[in-house]
Amino acid sequence: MRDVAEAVGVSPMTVSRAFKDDKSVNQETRLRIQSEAKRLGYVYDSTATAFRTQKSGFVAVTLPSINNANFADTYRGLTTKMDGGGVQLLLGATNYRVEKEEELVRQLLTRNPEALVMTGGHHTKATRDLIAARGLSVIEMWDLPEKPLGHSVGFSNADAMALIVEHLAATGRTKLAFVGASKGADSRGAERRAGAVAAAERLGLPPIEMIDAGPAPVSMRHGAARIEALGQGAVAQFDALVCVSDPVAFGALCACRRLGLSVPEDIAITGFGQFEVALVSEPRITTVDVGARRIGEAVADMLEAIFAGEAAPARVEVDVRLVRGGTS
Amino acid sequence: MRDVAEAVGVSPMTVSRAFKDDKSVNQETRLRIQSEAKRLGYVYDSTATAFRTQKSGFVAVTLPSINNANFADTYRGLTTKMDGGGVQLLLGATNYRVEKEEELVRQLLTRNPEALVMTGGHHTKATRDLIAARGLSVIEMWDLPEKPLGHSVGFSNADAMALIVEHLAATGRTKLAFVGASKGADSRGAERRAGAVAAAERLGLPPIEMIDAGPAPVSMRHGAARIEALGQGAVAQFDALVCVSDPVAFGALCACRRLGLSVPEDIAITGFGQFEVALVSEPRITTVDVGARRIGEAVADMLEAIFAGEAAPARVEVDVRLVRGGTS
DNA sequence: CGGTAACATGTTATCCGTAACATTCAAGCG
DNA sequence: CGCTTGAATGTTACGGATAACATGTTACCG
Repeated sequence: MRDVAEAVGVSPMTVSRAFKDDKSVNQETRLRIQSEAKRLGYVYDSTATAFRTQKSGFVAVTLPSINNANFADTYRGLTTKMDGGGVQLLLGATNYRVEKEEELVRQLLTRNPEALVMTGGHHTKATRDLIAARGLSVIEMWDLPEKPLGHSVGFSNADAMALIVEHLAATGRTKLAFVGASKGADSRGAERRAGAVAAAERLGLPPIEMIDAGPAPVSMRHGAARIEALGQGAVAQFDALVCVSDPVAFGALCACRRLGLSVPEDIAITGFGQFEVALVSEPRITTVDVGARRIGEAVADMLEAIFAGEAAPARVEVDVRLVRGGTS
Repeated sequence: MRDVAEAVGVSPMTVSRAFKDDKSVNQETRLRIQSEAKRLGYVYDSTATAFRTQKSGFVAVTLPSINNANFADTYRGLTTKMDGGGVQLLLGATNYRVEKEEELVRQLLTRNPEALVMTGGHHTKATRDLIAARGLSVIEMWDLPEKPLGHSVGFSNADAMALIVEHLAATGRTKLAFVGASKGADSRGAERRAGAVAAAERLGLPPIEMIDAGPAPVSMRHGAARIEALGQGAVAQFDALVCVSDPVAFGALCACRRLGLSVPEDIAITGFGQFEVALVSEPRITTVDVGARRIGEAVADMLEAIFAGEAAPARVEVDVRLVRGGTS
């Protein structure tokens, strides 16, 4: 910047102003500065600005995984809406583990983010302390935690899963099995399971059987492998497989087909999250649309309000709805 | 840091040393500093370090999209291998557009990344100039560009697609159609198309018909919608649908099923990239495994070598192999 | 006991923009 | 003509960590 200033014959301060929307710079001077900067190959240094102004221009985001189309959609909703806002997202994946989340948050905080967006409401105590020690805006998404750290944008995973169980009960299914990850790992998955169990009890259905598809994250192949391994006899005991997500449901659907079971005649299958595969597969998979992308957009709106100093709602509940496919 | 130093009764320099692996700090002093830092809630400021040392600790990465399981796998390979290496990834999505890539690179460069990883070998002139002006390490991946900017890790999309066409020809298919994005948008898709066309010509097959599934990125729903819209009569003219990716192939497979066409009896379908859906669907989809995750890992290895000051290979070609499924 | 190496710690200057305040100059006005 | 006003630009002093160098202290040697 000093070089540019000397080349143009002004002070560095004027160059600095010329690169911002400061109106007090003479139009002609600004143009001269810009052309000279280009000629010299000068690139503005955000690091120095971040340092001097103590504003990093970063928003830190943690996701359980980016290999999950739902979270990827949320991320896309976020980036698309925030594009041009002058902030950059700093992304990290927790691999569904709160300890990894803690490490990640610790690392992200060293970059002085202006806000922190996290997926879910379960964190280690150290994570909570770290965040509380800074007076930093926090948004938790994909869940509506009982004790939110700040703002939250999401829905009740338990209630959303109840929609599925109600639908199955209404269509005459009684012998339900839940296909999901091993206990403990994925908190949203655990809430869905709990929601299914509670709904079954409320509706007077027999207790839901649990089919453990392995540690989180569970995806297509885990669902398929687990169902195929069970075999036709074991699977045919049930008249509905309630899956923790659409990919698992798709795996289960393909496995049932291999086992010679007809869907939905012999057994119903349901998913969760309205992934693309649920919309395209033949038959389409009954699922719950949770608006993954809309969550990201709502978070972006909230961030915008926060940065503008406006009052942002503490809690935004996004709509979820049952989407009936051909598998139930 | 000053506060911590005062609380412990040492100089800031000693505190600084205590947080690094500098061995010259007394063990007891270090422990006192660490406990005091924890008590005061002190968080190390990477921004200041980045500023002072002129090393940001960032590696910038551009991907066409993170809503693509292949690129997400590459990203995961990268993060997993680089975990603990003290560098953070700064991610940006180009939405398959070189202009967006240019804007993104411009933005990323202001953060002073220590290396830049880009997907593909097509860039605007301005992008190339920007990068050349800095003496920054660049890795292009997923392609092996003719004129690489620096290092590259990838494979020939054209040659990989030729494997598919050779396989189809060997199994007696002659009337091929290519299902992919509109011309121009996705350069890797375009190379695959060109590779298919060239292979067909070389093998003496009739020219490949083009089925345009819309602008990039094309995914399951676009493949399905396009094939269904064509109708049974039009699709049945072909005896193989060569799809630009597995998701498109899966969409086409489901559409064919809805149109009453048997796969692979009436028509073969092939994908590209070995996405999870290809491994799980029933039947499994014939595809090419390009080792998306291994690409990420290879890039991570290369970065490690570069940062260690070792000689890194200019070009790494990853193996690709045909994976035959039940759709051909 | 003087000398020196090894260790532990302190001092100083600096990385590059920018907030806050100061200055210059011309125009406009009574 | 003296005064005010506004536009355009300049000056100064940081922000937090650290490289390079300086200093102090202990341990051990012949």
